[in-house]
Amino acid sequence: MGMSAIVDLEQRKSSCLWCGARQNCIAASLEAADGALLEPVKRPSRVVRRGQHLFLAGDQLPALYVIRSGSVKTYAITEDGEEQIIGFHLPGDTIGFDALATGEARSNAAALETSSICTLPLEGLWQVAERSVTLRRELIKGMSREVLRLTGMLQNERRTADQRLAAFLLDHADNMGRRGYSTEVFNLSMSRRDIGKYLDMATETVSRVLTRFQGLGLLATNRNEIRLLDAGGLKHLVTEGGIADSSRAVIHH
Amino acid sequence: MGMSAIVDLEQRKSSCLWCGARQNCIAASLEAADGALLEPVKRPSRVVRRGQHLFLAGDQLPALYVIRSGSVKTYAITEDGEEQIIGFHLPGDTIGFDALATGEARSNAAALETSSICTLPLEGLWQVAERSVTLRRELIKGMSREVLRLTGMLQNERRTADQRLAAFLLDHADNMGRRGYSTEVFNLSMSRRDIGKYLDMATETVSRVLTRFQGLGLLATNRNEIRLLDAGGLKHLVTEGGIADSSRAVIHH
DNA sequence: GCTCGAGCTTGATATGCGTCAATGTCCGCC
DNA sequence: GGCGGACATTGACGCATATCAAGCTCGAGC
Repeated sequence: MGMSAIVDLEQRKSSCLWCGARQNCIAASLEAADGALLEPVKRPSRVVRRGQHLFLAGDQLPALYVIRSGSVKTYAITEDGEEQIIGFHLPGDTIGFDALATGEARSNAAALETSSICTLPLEGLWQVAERSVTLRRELIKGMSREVLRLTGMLQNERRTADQRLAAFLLDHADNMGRRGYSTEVFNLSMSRRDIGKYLDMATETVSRVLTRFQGLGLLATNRNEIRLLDAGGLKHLVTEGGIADSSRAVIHH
Repeated sequence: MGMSAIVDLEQRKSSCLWCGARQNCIAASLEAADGALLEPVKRPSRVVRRGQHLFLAGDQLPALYVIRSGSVKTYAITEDGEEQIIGFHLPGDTIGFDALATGEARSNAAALETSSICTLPLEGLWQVAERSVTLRRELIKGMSREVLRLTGMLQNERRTADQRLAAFLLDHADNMGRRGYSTEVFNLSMSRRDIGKYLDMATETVSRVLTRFQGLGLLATNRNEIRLLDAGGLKHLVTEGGIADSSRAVIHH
């Protein structure tokens, strides 16, 4: 009994069946379809701590990576040495797609908090893809989703700082919701600086906008904890470009 | 003889072998590998005129599309009704990747000039992908390249208007060069307004920056014709963020 | 050849947000 | 428990670029 309990624990660590992120994971789909196919793909997950890198731009990437728990940022360094955050990734997300064309990563990936990361070796992946329609579809879908995500990010360009931050918070809430967490109260694992580098605004602006949102009763902050008080108001701000504030209903003569 | 000449012409219209864009095209790779595999994918190309649409956001896309000649813009309409141009596409480019995840297009595609467009029906594509490693690789590569392209576009966010426009022109020159055209003199098939919607700046700013570049001797414009006079200067401007202008070499006391 | 309109250029003004600077707050470490 | 350093907030100011407004250019069509 004691032995088998230990084995169970070890299995849980590497088994997709027990993974909290399984419903979003590319590889987990294989376990349902044909467990044997998963073998060449599966590896024990590894743990990375806040600030540690999964890979750097220029690395030959031997694998795709799936977040099992925690969160990760991917970013590029622009010609002038600035950090440009490309995405924040949550459990179930796959990263490394940009390396598939050339084999070389063009972005960096760093953990935002202690995180557990699964490795999908490309060699095994191609092997299994030969035989599994399911995996081929999942790969294509994963990349297509990434294209959609990036396309969505481009739309931020036309927005004001208020709209960007509101959209970011709503998007994050939505992501939390789809993973079974509260959409109203959540912790941001990234710093104000990171949010700025992601939304292309100065850290100070992130701070000021959050303060303004608080004053308007749209949300409450406590360090990294965010409590959305008026998601409708935030949504209105994103689409209409202004605050749905009665104080603005002043009649001008 | 007369007959065979006509047949040749017809064949050229649909044959990938005679296509000017073949070296970049996803499907053309199949002709070299195994011509028979190409059959379920190949369709006669169709012609669209300036302003006509290939597809609209919301359409169920039954295919991927490859530009055979001409040029196409893809764009989204933001919540506030603004046009956001996602990409300008030249011969050999594939569009429609964003629809693979859900089957539904999220973007619109319109011809910038009279263009010839090839259709790759998804049904045939999946069929052939079952058997052809080459096609599978080309699909993955095509999508990975699209991810890279979009990631690159995100970097524009951190740049000034001057830098964006300079980078855009250099990128366009590069694209022309890789297709065998001059990298120094070329025609822009898109309007100033389109350039603005792509680079996220007002039409007026596009115009002003072009004028300034001309004054600095970096380029010459004539309607839609652009002549790059100092590509090095433009490059320097993108990376260093300023003009490599001797008049700035003034010593300040 | 003339007219009309779309697209382009140029100028004047307004403003959102970056930058610089100072202060505040919390957490880890000795 | 108190110190130090990273991160966050708040304020003052300037600049890049949007916006509004006017004139210009060129090609299509009669």
